[in-house]
Amino acid sequence: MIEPTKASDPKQPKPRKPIYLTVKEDLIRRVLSGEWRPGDLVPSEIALAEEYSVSVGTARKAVEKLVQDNVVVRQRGRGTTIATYRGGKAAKPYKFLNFYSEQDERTERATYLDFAEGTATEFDAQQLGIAIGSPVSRVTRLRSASGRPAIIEHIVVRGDFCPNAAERFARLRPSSIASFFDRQYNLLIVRVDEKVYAALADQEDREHLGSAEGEPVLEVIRSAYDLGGFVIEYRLIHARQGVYYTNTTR
Amino acid sequence: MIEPTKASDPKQPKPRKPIYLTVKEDLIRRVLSGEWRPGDLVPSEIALAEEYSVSVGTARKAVEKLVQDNVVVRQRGRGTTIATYRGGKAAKPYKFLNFYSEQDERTERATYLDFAEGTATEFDAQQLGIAIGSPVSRVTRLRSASGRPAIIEHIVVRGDFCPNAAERFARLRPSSIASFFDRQYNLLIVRVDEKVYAALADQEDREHLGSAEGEPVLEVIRSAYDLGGFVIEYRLIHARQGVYYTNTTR
DNA sequence: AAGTGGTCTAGACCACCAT
DNA sequence: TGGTGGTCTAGACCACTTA
Repeated sequence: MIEPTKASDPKQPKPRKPIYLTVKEDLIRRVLSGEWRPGDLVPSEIALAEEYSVSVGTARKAVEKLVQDNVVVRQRGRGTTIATYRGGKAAKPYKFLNFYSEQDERTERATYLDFAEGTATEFDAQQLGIAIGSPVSRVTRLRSASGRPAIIEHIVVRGDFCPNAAERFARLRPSSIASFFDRQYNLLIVRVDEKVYAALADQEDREHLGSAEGEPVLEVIRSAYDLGGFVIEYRLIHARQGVYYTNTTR
Repeated sequence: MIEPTKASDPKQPKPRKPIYLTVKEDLIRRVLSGEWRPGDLVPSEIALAEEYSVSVGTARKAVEKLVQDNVVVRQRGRGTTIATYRGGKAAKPYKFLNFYSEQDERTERATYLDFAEGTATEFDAQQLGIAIGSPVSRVTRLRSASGRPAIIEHIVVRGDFCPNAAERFARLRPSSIASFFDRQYNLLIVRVDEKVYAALADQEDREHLGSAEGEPVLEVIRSAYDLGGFVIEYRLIHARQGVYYTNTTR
């Protein structure tokens, strides 16, 4: 049943909240509570309508909003499932990969270079929204395109949400980070922010990307948010000259 | 009335097209035909439902799709209008600006540097999807952020769609390009593709952006599509070091 | 006061998927 | 074959804008 929105609450009249939004928020609450885990089948629209005492159309609209937010995936004939990046036949939401390309080629599987547990620097703390000195895991990896090194990623992961991430990264060497968080920690990445800067190749770029001294590179700071709005990991990425970042705005 | 989808067409059974999509496409056709121009009020949902002999809910869904595509803007109590970038109280769709910033400051009004009519080079032709030698207009402008030059744009416009664009640019010096195409040519920009590369500052960047020799810059190739799917203009943009490109993926 | 979009209801039929 | 989501209908009330 829907919470009656606190009849005692005085600030009600103006921004009357649609029922479908209330239902959507309760469904998110149930995902966050662990009642449903990634890959689980959500009750059908008819079942949800009965459970929340709303019409099917309203339950439907709530589910549509969840789809927009990358929380669930609908499949005709099968049902609605909590989004998951795990393999198998079903239920992958939007992909955040595919961001870098070169000569219109997608980047290939990553090679892992380094793993470390550590504590948050001031910059880490700022990016992750945690305190300086909090535990973090650090991972470095390299991705290629057309058989040539293309981008190098320094990934920093929140230690409180993802204990022993470096060790698990080292053991599993996942090709998809979103999949890794999904399987290992039941965390669902639903949003990614990126900022792209111009920079010059540093020592590491020269070593691993084959950049020359004085050559320009793309520097990307990328933050990944989970369903709860927390930054789970951020990455400092360098892409060698020739590799590009692409985006479409509608 | 809706065209009955060619009853004689044999390829019907599998991909049955939803009615609301057919309605949406016909509404787009009417916009492209000039029946409605940017800023015009579209018939109400009830009127559309009657006109197309569908239920209000179906007409509504068609209009919702048009909103998603940046073609129309809905305002409760007022009605639905064709999207427009013209000033006034109403009807602005998504903004494609806001792409560049610095120290979290938006870029300011543009300064125009150069205007020219010309013919398409091979690169122009490729970007605009026209023949080499076709007429194009070229405009160069500079945008600042925090009082300092930040990005320089070379804009190339299709001459067949936008005759005398350089001359009009010179006369009007519009702050918004989308607004310019809207007012001058009744063209509605609904989608923008961008590719971001790393490059080194060239002579022009040193002159106008204050870049030093060997300093990195962002190079962006940006194509603007109108409602009909044509590339109306593309830009070659350089942003000096420190200015960044930002994007959120949901 | 009239008309609009925003929300909601309570049904219905269909295409698709798993069993 | 039964259940699912995808589509569609024909109403209804409300909040908001405009005249």
